Amino acid sequence: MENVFDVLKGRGFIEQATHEEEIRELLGKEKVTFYIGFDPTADSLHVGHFIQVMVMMHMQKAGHRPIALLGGGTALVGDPSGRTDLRKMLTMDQIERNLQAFKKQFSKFIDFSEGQAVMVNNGDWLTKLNYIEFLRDIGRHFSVNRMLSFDCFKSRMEKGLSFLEFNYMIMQSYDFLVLFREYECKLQLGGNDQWSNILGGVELVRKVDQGEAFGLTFKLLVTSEGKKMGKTEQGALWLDPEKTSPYEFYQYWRNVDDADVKNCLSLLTFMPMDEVEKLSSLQGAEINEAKKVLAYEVTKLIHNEEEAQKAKAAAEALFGGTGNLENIPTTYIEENKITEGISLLDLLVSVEFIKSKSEGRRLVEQNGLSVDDIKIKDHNALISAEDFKDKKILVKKGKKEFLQIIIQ
RNA sequence: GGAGGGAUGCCCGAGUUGGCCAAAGGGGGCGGACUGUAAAUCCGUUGGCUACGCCUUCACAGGUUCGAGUCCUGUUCCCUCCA
Repeated sequence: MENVFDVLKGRGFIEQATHEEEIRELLGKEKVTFYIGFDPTADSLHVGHFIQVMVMMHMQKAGHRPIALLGGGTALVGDPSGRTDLRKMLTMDQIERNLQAFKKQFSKFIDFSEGQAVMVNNGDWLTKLNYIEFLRDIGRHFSVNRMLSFDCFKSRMEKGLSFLEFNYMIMQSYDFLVLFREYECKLQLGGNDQWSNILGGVELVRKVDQGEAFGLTFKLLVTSEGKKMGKTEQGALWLDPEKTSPYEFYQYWRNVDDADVKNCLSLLTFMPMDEVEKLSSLQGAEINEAKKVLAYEVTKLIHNEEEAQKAKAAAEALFGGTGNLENIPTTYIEENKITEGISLLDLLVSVEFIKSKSEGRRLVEQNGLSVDDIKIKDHNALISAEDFKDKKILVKKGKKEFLQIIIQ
């Protein structure tokens, strides 16, 4: 069996390692317990987290034991890494709710049955710490001079960094020590923005317990231009279908840059690398085939086969002109709403297809709105029951956004 | 605690002799052209509405004024320096 380290490296996950050779060797010879931390700062995981989940899956497949560490404690403080401003403080309630949502989502991807994987919440130990004791036992191992030299704080030196956030790194480091002691966890993984935090933990375990601890970071999901990937106009690409529908999700990947196809295929699917190579080397319009595969596979992985199938069918119906229109984004309205006839823009605002009528007018002026493939020229256009053939209409905004409205 | 600086539209950032400011410029977003449901490029657009006019916006609350993002008072938050 191939060493997971090589698998991860081959797929382009790995960015930095504390001890590359030792880690590779370790992963090759024994069942290793490792952890990745996730702060519950939102009510769903997003694709950025999913990269880490992919790593956990690869690792678990290879026989290692993942610990999904939920940052119920660290979320109370807020990680300053890679941020230029203070995170807004979350309340205990929010964190608790988010925690539950995370738990549910993890269970879809990781097998948590006995011995296979563990899920813990660092709130369990962090919130019980005694300040003075903690400072004396743990704090003394950290050099402020050294901490200040870390990149993750650099961006904050101008804007200001509160002591609260400054402590984040120490807390995360302490997590590693706790897990090392409790679960013999030897390895911490994370996104590359976690490098300093991970390094802190590795060093702490080594100093305090003379333990063999290692750290490894992964590429963040960015476009070929270095922009953060998985961001839509509405915000992150969520794994929760209520927040990002499978169709939207599918479309996101269907539309990635040519240059990012390979990266996405290797990081977000389990497709064998030779196939990834083959698909992503397609040229010109051909590469659309690769994007279709990408979109389908990722959607299947995160949602399920049925949803992926539906999303694909919807996309084909809307863009290819064939296929059934059953699964495209749809809203239902009550018949009495339109029997009298209603302004089209009012209707679209009410179903939240457009944000305001001003936006609608602009759209009409710029030739960007159509109903059943007929461009709307007049922003005062009325619409009534007769326009709903078969009780439905298909509105299109711009080139890619569709909504089917059906009378109930 | 003392001294000073700041808070502007999604973000960054102009704007302080009060009217010409719904507020320059850039980024981002959106629409269009070109395409391959790509990228790059170009053009347009980017508070709301009962729309050649009206309403709500320049941290918050008051005030001066015919008129305030621009002046005054108080409040909150942030930054810098001193203690």
